[in-house]
Amino acid sequence: MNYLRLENYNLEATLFGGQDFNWQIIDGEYWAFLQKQIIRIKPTDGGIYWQTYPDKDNYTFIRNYLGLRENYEEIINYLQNEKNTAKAIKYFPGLRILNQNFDQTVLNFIMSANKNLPAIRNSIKILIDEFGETIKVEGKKIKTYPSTSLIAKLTTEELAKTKVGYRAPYIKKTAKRLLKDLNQNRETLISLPGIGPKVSDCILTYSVGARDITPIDRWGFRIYSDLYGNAETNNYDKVRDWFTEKFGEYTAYAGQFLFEYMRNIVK
DNA sequence: TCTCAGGGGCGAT
DNA sequence: ATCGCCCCTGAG
Repeated sequence: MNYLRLENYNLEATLFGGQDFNWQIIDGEYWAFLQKQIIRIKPTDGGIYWQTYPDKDNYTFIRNYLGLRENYEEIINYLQNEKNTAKAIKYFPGLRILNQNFDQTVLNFIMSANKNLPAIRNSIKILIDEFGETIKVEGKKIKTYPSTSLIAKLTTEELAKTKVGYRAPYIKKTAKRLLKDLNQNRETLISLPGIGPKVSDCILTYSVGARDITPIDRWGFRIYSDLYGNAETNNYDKVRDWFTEKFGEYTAYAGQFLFEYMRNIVK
């Protein structure tokens, strides 16, 4: 495995916090089951040992995936100037934003709608175990996340095995749409079955690289009203715009820190 | 066993 | 713009 030094990188909060649901802990190592690809990470002092499969040693990929191309120090310096984000940074130092594969992010977040994190992870694990495509890793057979074309061919009954319930037809229909070349913008995303404003913002943030927005989930609404004293509202765009107005090009990171802070500390 | 809510979207109104 | 409902699970 390759060694990569990581400074100020909170691996646990980043990989298991609700950005990417594909990570599993196996014998103390972290494994991500992606489309046509596996990431294997062994955390160690000051960094990680890592490997990618089946195309090995793909440093360009993992560096981009882990979000290491961003100027993290500048982001943190900015967020230290605001009371609540500064507090959140103390609880979750080194929290990052991942850059994930587009198709898989789209499909995962359709599954995530109105489910809690353990339930989402479970559905995705079943999807991989049931329908994943086998590759060889270190002499052993391992399943990857099913390809978009494979998911598009599944029946809704098969998809229902993953406990996605009423989302099954959305997943199938959107997988079919993904087989054509789509614009990766908000309007296009929201036009896809199973994708509304919130899921769209997840995709834009965790896959397309948007940094001037943050997905507003139930915790986001609480941050808006309880943490910042705004009047309660159910208007998604109103809260979304408020975040962007307040944090500008640092909104995605502000939202990520505040989400973890609200969900785990304030509650 | 029961209730409530979950990193929401859809369709009717 | 609002609102009830949707399948299922995890948490209390």
